[in-house]
Amino acid sequence: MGEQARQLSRERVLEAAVGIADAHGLGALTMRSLAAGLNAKPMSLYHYIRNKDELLDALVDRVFAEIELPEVGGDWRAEVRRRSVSARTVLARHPWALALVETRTNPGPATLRHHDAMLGVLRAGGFSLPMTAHAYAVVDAYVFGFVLQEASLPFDSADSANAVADSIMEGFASGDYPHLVEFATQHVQQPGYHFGGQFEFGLDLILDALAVHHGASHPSSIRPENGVPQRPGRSR
Amino acid sequence: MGEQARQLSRERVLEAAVGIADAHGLGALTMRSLAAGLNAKPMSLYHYIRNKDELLDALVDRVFAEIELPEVGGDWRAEVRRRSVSARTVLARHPWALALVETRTNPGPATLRHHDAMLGVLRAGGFSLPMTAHAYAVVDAYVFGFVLQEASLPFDSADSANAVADSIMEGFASGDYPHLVEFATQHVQQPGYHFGGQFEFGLDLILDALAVHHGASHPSSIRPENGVPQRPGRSR
DNA sequence: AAGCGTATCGTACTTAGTACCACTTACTTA
DNA sequence: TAAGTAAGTGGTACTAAGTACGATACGCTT
Repeated sequence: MGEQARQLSRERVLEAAVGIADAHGLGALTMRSLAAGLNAKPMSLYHYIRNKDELLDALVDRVFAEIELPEVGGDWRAEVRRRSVSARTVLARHPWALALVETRTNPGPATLRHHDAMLGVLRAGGFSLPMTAHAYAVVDAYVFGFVLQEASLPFDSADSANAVADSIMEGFASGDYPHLVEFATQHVQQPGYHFGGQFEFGLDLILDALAVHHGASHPSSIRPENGVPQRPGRSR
Repeated sequence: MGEQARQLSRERVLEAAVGIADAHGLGALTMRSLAAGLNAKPMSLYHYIRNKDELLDALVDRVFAEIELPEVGGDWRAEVRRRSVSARTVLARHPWALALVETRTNPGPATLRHHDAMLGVLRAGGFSLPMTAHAYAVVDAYVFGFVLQEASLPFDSADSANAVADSIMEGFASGDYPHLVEFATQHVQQPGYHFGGQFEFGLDLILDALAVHHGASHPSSIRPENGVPQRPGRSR
C-alpha cells in the first residue's frame, strides 16, 4: 500500500502538530501522539525539534505567519483593519494558539515581522511614536482579547448557548443573575445571534476613535469629543 | 515542633494553590507541590477537591471574586471604568489566571456575579440589549487582551526591555525589523516607559467612543441626551 | 467500650517528556 | 567496490504528575 511515511522533516512535524492541535486541542498534542500521527516513534521527533517547548514556540510563530501583514505605506486604517480581521480569523482557526502566546515569550521571525509591519503602517500613517504605542496596544489588546473571549465563552451561536445557559441557570435560583438571564434569553438565545459578529463593531469603534485622536484619516461615523472634524460627513 | 498543619479545608487548599501559582507560576502548581505546601500528602487534597480540573476552575472563580464589582445603577461609565481598572490590577497580580480563563469554561458563582453586574450597569445606564452586548464585548476584550499582552510581552519596563531587545536584535541583521528597532530604542527603552501605563489611555478611548454611540453619559464633553427609560432585570 | 463518619495517606497504575544509546541507511571518499 | 561517516530512527527506561483504591487514624456519639 501507499508507503505513508516518507522522510520526516521539521516542516512535516510542525504541520502535523498544528493538525493535531486544531483537531483535538493542545492537550492532545503529545510527543507520542505527534509521532504516531507521522507514523514514527516519539524519539525521532527530537531530530527536528529540541524539545516540546521549542515545538510550541515554533507553532506560535507558524500561526503568526498565517496572519495577513499590513502593507506599510497604505492607508493605515484600512491596513490595520484588514490585518486585524485576518488575525482574528487565523486565531479563531487555531484556538489553541492564544493559550501559547501567553506562555511562550520567544517571538519567532514571523512574529517579529508581524509586529514590525504593524508599527510600520502606523508610523507611516503619521502617528507619533507615543501614539503608535497607544494605537498598537489598543488594537492588539482588542483583537487578542476578543479571540480570547471567543475561545473561552462557552457559547458562541444561539444554538450552543441554549444548552449552556440552561445548565447554568438550573443550578441557581433564577433570581440570582437577573441581567445574565435577560441577556441570555433576550439576546444570546435569539435566532441570529453569533458572538463573532461583535468583532467588527468594536474594531471600527476603536479605529474611529484612534483616527480622531490622530487627526487624520477618516473616522467613519463618530462625532469626536471636542469639535474636531464634525459630523459623520466624511471628513477629507 | 510547632504544629504547623492544622486541619485542611477547601479554603486553605485554594489559598495555598493561589500562593504557589503567584509565586512560581502555574507550572509549579502540582498536586504534589500543593500538598507539600500544606504539609500534607497529595491524596489528602482529594477530600476537598474532586480533581485538578475542578481546582483550576475554583481558582479562576477566586480571582474573579477579587475584582471590584461595578455598582448597578451608578454612572455606567465611571463604574465600568473602575471595575476595568480593578480587573486589570487583579489579573496582573495573578498572571496565571488568564491562561486558565481560556481553558476553563465552567464559570463559578463569582464569575457569574461579575458578568451579571457588568450587564447590569450597562442596562441600567440606558444601553439597549444589542448595545450592551457590543459594549461589554469591546470593554472586556480590551481589558483581557491588554492583560494578555502584558503577560506575554517579554518586556514591561524600560529596564527589562533592554535585555530582551538586545537579545532579539543581535540574532538578525538589524535592518530586518526597522520599525521594531525604532520602537524599541526610541520609545520602549526610554527611561520612563512602562507598558502598563498604556492601559488607561485605551480604556478611556473605548469608553468615550461607547458614550458617543450610546448618546448618554459624558464621554468627556458630551451632554447627555434623552434618558432612555429602562428597568433593570426582573422580568414580569 | 463499640461503632461510625471524616480526614489522612501508602501504594501503585497511567500518561507524558525525554536522556541514552544502538541500529540502520545513504552518501562519501579512497 | 569496500570502508567510513553523518544523518535519521527508534528501543528502553527513568522521572514527574494525576489519581484510583483501599487502608488507617481520629475523634464523637450512643
